Amino acid sequence: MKRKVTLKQIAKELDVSISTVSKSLRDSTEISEDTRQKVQAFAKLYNYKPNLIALSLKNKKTKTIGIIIPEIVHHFFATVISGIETVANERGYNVMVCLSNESFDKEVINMEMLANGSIDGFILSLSKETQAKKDFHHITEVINQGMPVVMFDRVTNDILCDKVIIDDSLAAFNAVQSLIDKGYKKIALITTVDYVSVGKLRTEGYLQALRNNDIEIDSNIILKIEDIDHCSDQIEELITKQDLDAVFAVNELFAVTAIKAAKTAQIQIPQDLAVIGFTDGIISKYSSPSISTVSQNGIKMGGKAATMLIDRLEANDEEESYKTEVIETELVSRESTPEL
Amino acid sequence: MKRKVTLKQIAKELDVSISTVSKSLRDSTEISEDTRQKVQAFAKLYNYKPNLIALSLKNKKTKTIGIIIPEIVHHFFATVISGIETVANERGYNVMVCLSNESFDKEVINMEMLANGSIDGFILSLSKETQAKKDFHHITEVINQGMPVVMFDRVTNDILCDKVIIDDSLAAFNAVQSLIDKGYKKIALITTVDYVSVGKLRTEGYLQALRNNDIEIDSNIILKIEDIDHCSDQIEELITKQDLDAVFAVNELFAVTAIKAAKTAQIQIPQDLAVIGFTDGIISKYSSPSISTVSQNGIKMGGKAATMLIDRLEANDEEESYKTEVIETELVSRESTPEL
DNA sequence: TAGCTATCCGAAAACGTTTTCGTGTTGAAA
DNA sequence: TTTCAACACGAAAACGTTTTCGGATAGCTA
Repeated sequence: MKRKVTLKQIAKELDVSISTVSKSLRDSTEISEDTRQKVQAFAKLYNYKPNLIALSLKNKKTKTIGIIIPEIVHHFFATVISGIETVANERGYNVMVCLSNESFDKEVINMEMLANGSIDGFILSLSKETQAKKDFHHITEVINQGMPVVMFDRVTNDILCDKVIIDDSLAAFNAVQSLIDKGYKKIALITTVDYVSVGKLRTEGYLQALRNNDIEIDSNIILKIEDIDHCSDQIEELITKQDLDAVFAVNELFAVTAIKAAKTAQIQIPQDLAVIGFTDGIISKYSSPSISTVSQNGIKMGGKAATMLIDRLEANDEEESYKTEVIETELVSRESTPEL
Repeated sequence: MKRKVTLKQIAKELDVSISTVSKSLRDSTEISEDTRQKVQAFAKLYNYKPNLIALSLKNKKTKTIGIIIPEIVHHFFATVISGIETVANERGYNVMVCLSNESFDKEVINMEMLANGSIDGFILSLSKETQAKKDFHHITEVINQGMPVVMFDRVTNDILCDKVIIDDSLAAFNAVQSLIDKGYKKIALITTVDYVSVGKLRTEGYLQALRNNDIEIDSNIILKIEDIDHCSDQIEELITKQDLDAVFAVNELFAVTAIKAAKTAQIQIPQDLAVIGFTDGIISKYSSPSISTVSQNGIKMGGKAATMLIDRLEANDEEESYKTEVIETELVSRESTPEL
């Protein structure tokens, strides 16, 4: 078991100073051709690689990005990480991932942990609890310390920083409008409670689409779900008790749950009831029937967030103004929403 | 913008030495009650937190675990990360995640990057390319440097280290046996090419189950798939051209693709054809009909891997022998495999 | 021969910690 | 008054780098 070799050991072995070794390896002209080759050969032989921790301490740069997301067992967030990781790697950065599990406390703890030197900047999406509490002191704190932050998807106006979002409201509007265009009139909404920012925005898009088409808004067919793990009963009640044409669900899970409930209730999808969802994950793609959705490209979002963060980290002029990038969404039409 | 405060700054401000500040904050008895309180109050006021990079350098411990997996947009791997992260956090560790994207080169690069001081140990699952090449020098190298490695799921016998696996062969055997017990006789297999270790093992379990029940092995109904992204045609051909009772698929995607193909070909699931898969992800759960599977608990695997790694990191006696932990699998019976 | 310039290298500081050891002061015991 | 222990604190080393600056030697010119 040979431990990793250091400059000091090489220096001792070759009977030169540490400085000489360091300079030789960095091809400094201060060093004679002779010693340079000798040192480089020795270093190669012993597979010398500089210790990144020591470099981090010296340079005050870790070349590491901290990611904080609500959960990772979630197709969208996984794609975002993938997008971040790809860009980060291209530009020589690593990523540290922390999960808040939708908990405010864990989000705070993780941020404080990473903020103490481990990373150069954050990419994060707010936990539900944080959004409900509207307490963002942990984020403003790291920003005040001069650490760049990029927020994505679940963002807040209360924080000034770079952001990457989709136009949730517009995307929802388009989704509902597409249903209306296809002839659907009685369109239910399955959404989240209002404090989830994206849920609220998508709800607004739904309402706007109805209004624009002079369709009466019926609160009986708007279902706001608190607990995603126990929503099937409520959804089943909605689609059986009410006479519906179509359902717009603000996420994949609500959409597929609606389809399952329909099947149980002998309601045929899409003949009796059309369904359109949000977030183009594997469920929508592989469900039978496959589900039409608003596709939000997580890879692109993550990549954009990473680019923005690294650009800022490597920018020379400190004070560039914050930007909010809007990633294009796309309507993916599948079996669950045929023309009427 | 107030940057993070250091011991040196506190020392200067209070006109004491750095040592005194450090000792005060660590409640050393060497320091008088008086100065201790003064320092602690000041530190609290300025929200002092020790710089983790400096600590890492000093202690030669980063309290960080490196994870290298083939991909993250994959339910099973996401659950494993989740399991690792939970345990790691409980024990005061962070995680760095790198993706090999099934590429040997990226796996090597990532390992070398992390091995240079950034982490204390690895948890990894081999990329397909690495498994095909059977080149594990990058792994033996870090092990030789004294860095603990825990492999999970996609492992190899060529490396001596701690491992966490499921009994793929037995689990597959049980899955096929359950089909046989329910009365199915003509059971097809949809599997991967042999160099993917888990695919091979699951294939063996399938074969063994048939043999144990004196069912003839028919190579015409064994489909080995190379490219998971373009498998639907092959699968469709299998289930239409052959007269089958049931299909055993070695992963979720093959299973659900079979179901889709069946639907296209007007084959009723499960009436005309039963389907059982492997890996209990969201697809199986939310598919219609829902798919019976072998559930491999990723959370548990990840948690176990993290526990093994951290235990080894914190063990005093260097030479404990390597262990291979086998995580229990479970047969989850759903709509796709009724009794005949 | 005196002085100057290249050339080559080493000492030391810096990043932020922790910890060992040494030292000065105080008070009490002899 | 002397001696010694207890107490309170600081200096310095160490972790592994990079970089600035200064110094030594050699060769050359005047």
